[in-house]
Amino acid sequence: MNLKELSAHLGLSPTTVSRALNGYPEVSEKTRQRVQKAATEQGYSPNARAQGLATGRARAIGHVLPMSTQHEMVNPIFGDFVLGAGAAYARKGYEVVISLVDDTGEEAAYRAIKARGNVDGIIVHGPHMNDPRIALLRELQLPFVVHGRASFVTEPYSWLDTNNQRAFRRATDFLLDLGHRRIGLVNGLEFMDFAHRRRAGYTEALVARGLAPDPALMRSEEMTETYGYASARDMLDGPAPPTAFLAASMIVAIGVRRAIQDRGMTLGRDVSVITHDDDLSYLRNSVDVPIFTATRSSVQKAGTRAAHMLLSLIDNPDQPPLTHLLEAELIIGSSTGPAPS
Amino acid sequence: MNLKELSAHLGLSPTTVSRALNGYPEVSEKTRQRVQKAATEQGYSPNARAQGLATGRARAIGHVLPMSTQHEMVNPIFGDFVLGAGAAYARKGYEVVISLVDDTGEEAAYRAIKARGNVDGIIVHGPHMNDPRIALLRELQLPFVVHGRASFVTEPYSWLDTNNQRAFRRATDFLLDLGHRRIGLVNGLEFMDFAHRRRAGYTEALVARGLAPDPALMRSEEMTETYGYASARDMLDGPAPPTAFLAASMIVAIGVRRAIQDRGMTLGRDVSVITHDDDLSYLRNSVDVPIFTATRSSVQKAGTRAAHMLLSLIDNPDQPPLTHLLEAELIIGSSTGPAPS
DNA sequence: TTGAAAGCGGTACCAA
DNA sequence: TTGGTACCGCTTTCAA
Repeated sequence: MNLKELSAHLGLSPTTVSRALNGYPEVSEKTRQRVQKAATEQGYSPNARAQGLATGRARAIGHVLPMSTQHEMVNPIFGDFVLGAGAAYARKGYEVVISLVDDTGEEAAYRAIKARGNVDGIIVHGPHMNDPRIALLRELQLPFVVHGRASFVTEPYSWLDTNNQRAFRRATDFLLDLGHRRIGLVNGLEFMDFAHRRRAGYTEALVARGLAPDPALMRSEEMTETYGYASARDMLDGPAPPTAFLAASMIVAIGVRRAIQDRGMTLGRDVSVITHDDDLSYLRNSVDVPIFTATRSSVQKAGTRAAHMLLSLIDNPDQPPLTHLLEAELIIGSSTGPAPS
Repeated sequence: MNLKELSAHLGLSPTTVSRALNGYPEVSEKTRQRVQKAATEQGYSPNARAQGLATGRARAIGHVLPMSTQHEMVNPIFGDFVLGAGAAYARKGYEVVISLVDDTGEEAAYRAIKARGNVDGIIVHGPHMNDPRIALLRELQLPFVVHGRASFVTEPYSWLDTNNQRAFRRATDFLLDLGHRRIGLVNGLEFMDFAHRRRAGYTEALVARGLAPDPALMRSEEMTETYGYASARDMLDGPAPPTAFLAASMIVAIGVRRAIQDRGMTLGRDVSVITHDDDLSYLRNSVDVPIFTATRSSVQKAGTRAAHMLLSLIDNPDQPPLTHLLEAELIIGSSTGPAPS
């Protein structure tokens, strides 16, 4: 059932039916009632493509997820974020379109998204430091919100991010207060902005106490258990082993912990560990998760918030960029104790 | 830059340019070269809506996720599944459209998805027992694959599911072999098909040994830690407490474990626990995760597989329904021991 | 081998 | 208050 058929069925013109359905004031109340009744009876829904073509609005939001050509797995946090956002869009009659874009030829991909015209705005995930996508999107005039931030991008843009720097600053301070002086940082890939900021927080805390960051105690790789294990083992085998570790995620922390246990050392006594995780914080009673920013459901909520920001930007394109910083929550667990003397 | 502009730029008709770009044979090779060169130079991408309107194909796949009006959180497993599927679609030039549909007025929602016409097929998540959506989708003639199955639906349809019944049958058998005779089942909501099948596996194992399932030892609720805790505590306080538990998820198991510990009992000696989890199996060395079906990355892979099934169905609508059953992997951890005598 | 024109299903301007 | 018509950007039939 399309508009033409529905209008024929009613003995009205498509114009009138369209107006009745879309709430235009110049339709008589009686006609509107009749049209609406017939529409529900006949199960009429407008064709979204045709509507989009005619109006220039897609009533859909794109979520662009980076897909590395090197590793198969997409960061699972995006899933929750998108779900949360999707719930918000759904309430406003928008849909979500997910584009997985691999890291080669990104620019073309974004231009294509614009040209394809099936989204009214996008949310950009996984920003790198100094991410060129921001300038590009601005140039393309496509409303966007960044999930995360891009250090060294000076022009203003809309973003929503957790305060990774402050979280790692606080975690480092906590260990320093416990007397630790050699703290290993088992970080994520530092071209990713969040990892860069985490390192900045770590460094900042050290420097504030007059300690020089030791390159031998800093690692940066993709966050896997293997990587956590290997990094911790290497550092513990080194000439001046750390007495504590900061891990980039729970998975990394599990590797770190295994390395510690393999050395016959006791967690929280010989070596302390603090980790961060968005997804798994509800496990903090089972595994050691002393610091975390968010539960999975609060990642969903962050997605919801980002969605509202973007919808607002779309409705009112002239407003200044919106930003939102989420503070991390700090919880200390049993795997963290004073530095051994 | 649209087709008309591009063709004007080239001094050709839109028709010819369209043909050149879409690989029609009747275009001279010279012209095709020229057109393609200009298209990339000018950064031309066809407008997806217009293309869709003209061709009747959307080049997009819908994922329909149930959104309960009661609880905010969308099942996080869907996120991973959709990401995995999205990667597969991306390689074939398809996009993902996510529709979060709440459980009221589902039928209208599905009819609207069809009428809106912006997807060529859908993947249905979270099927209930005897789910009416399957008959509806068949009637709507919209190609679909179910992530999960719907018990008691007799007509054939395409699905991909993990073998929940067999997993719980094996877990129950394992406990029975260890001498346990009173096994508590802390199940998910049993109108959900996967939970229904899990209970069937549990019951099947008991009956095969001539044991009658005891209603006092079976619970069915939404899977939360609180629920796991309360159920286990109640059962342990009952007249004939269980010596082992089967938990529906890691989160539930954590609650169960807490209840056991609160009673001053020792896990794996006084009371055993086996749980199932798709998401968190990599934590099996840290928490007790004796049985699991899949890691998060293998959930993504399941999504990829479902995506291929659906694309195949779309390309070849006359083929019979496709089905795929994933076997669960069974791993036994330290929280599971022989029944106390 | 190329182009003109109709149509996909809507919206919106202009006229009645 | 209603209807005729052009148009959104592309594909496809038919004619040249």
